[in-house]
Amino acid sequence: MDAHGRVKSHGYRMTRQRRAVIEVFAEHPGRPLNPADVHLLASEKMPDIGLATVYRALELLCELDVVRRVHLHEEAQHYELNTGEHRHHLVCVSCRGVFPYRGCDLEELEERVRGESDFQVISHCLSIFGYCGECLASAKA
Amino acid sequence: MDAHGRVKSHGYRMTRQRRAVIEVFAEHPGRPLNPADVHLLASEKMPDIGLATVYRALELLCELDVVRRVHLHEEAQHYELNTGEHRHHLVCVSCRGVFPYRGCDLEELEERVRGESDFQVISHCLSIFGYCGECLASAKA
DNA sequence: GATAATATTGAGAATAATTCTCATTTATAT
DNA sequence: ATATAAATGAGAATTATTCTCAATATTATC
Repeated sequence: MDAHGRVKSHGYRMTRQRRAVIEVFAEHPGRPLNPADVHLLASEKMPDIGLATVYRALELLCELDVVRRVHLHEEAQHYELNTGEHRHHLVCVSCRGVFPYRGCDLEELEERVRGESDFQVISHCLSIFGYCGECLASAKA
Repeated sequence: MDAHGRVKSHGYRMTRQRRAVIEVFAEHPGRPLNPADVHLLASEKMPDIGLATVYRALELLCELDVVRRVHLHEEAQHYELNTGEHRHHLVCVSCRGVFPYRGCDLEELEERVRGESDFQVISHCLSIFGYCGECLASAKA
């Protein structure tokens, strides 16, 4: 189901503000956005949208799994559209760029956890820090 | 080198406050501590230790790799002694307990990253959320 | 052990992200 | 079109963390 459907089917209203926030994500793939980014971009569509509303929309959209929280270890939280694919992020410590990492095997992780402890996995978070290709290249030059 | 040596060898002073913070970690293995926890526990040894000092000590000890930051996705950061072993954490969403996870193969991760993108890994952070054995057992009962 | 130089500290102010409050507005079922 | 309840905007409140700066304590040197 799409974002609109997910909001409505859970009994929430599809407000102009929520639509604007969803659109902002759709129109800005690439680096995950923080609440201030989303607020700024959404303001172009809805000049009066409040920051608190953006926070509330992000919380709701996370709950509905329309967007996902991304942990970049910066001051603010970041968010990106949930593409459905299982993925994590490569974060360049030089240019702060964020790139997808698809090499995490969920079943393998769950099996390893089971193998060493009595723990039932619900979710996990992996962030990988280092240098991206572009920064590596410019360092060599 | 031990904590004391690492502080001194980098030209920092071994103050009573820093010693107290280090001792607190040594005396409280188990759940990682947040700055407020450390401040409270250190206050038992040094009643006048300030919270800002605890923050500064934690920052320094992280830099020296005496302690490591642990990302539990709670409001505050958490810290634990660096045992030297490569490990991550299993976080119980029910009792908030934190348990070590040693199943992460660093070389394998680096190889997988290299396999799918031009990125040089420096560090990574993995947190696994779910139900611990004790909470699973009490849920069944 | 005393002294001087300077790193460190304590206290509280400052900052910044996030959440809360509440009167007003708006989406939607009817 | 209307009623109802959900959602919003604005700013206050909260909370973790950092900063400032005068006072203090560590340590190298004598």
